[in-house]
Amino acid sequence: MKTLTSGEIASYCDVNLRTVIRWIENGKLKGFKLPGRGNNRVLVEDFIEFLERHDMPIPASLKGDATPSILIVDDEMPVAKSIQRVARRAGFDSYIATGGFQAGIMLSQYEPKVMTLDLSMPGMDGYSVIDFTREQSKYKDLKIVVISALDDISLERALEIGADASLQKPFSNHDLTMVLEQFMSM
Amino acid sequence: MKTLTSGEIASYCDVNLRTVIRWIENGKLKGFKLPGRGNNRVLVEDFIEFLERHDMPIPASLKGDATPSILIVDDEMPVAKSIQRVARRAGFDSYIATGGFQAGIMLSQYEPKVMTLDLSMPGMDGYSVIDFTREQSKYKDLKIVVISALDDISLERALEIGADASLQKPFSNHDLTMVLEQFMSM
DNA sequence: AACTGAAATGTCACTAATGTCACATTTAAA
DNA sequence: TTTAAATGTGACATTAGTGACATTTCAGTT
Repeated sequence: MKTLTSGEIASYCDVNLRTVIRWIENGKLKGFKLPGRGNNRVLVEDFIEFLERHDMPIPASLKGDATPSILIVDDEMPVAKSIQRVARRAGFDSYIATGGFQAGIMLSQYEPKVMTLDLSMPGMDGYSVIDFTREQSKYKDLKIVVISALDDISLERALEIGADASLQKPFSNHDLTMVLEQFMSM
Repeated sequence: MKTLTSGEIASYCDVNLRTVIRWIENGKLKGFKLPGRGNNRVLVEDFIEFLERHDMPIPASLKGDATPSILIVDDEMPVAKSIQRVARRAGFDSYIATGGFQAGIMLSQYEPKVMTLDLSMPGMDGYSVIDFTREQSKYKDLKIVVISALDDISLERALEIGADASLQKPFSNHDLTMVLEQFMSM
């Protein structure tokens, strides 16, 4: 049950915060108040309904919640396709990136909920990818699933620096499904 | 999702506010109304499209940042810094990416006017980067400057698949300056 | 050149919506 | 816990929308 603050709505609508509060007060926008001093919260669905009712544009980042997506970063196409099949069954829209540059652009463009990452791609340091991603608050909610043929220690290190789950190659579809379904509901 | 008020558009177009409202009413300019009394808002992209459609001049302040930026993709920090110095003197804001993944994210995030690209970065295929970038209409205006120690034939191939300029390592600051100043004014 | 009429644009006054500012207080992050 | 960032509020300043009407623009005609 995702909610928005008055400030977030203000920036979505490119309008002053004061104005948003007035909309809520007038009943034009449905919302509720927190117990504290009455800070406002608006359900995403109410906000979208509000936008539609007034023919206002709906930010892409709000629409995206309908079907969460996953970015599969792997240079071996067969592996990527196999992950894609599992992801699709778990209910994700999926995208495949076979190189670091593509991965970066697609991550930024599609803002997926989950990213699977092959640690041992030629010429790409998976650790620095995790590092760099975790440094950016924009991706704080992104779930990173590390997939690699490397040993346990490497996988553990990945978890330490910010990955959310790890799978050792070859992985079973069942294990991957478990992980994805867990993230799907978060 | 930046928007403009009818008043802002009026002053951009040096036209009366009343006229802007009529444009929106007639459907000549796409816009939407705020819930209050129906104050008009126009998405910047719609406004630009409107200006282009009527061959009207586009204010520089709408085209993005006041100061254009450059993304420097190079794994050798000293080289990157050196490019950065030249770029700064040519009037660019600059960002450095030392890996493909970072480069992708930064390209998408900062939308620079120019990207310099080291063709021979370990484990990153510069050609596929150019290819992938050129496939996306979003980056049709991005200027790609290829920098490499490879031979002429490699540089020519880069130009063929979509790079806008090439420099052979070691390059002179003067040559780089020439290239950047040319792109600065485009 | 001058005339003409229709369409587009500008003007004005008035009202209502929206923005601004300073400050208290809460919320979230470190 | 400490600190920084958001939020709510009231009073007040700006800006936008509207209708009626004046003015300009512009192509076609004399």
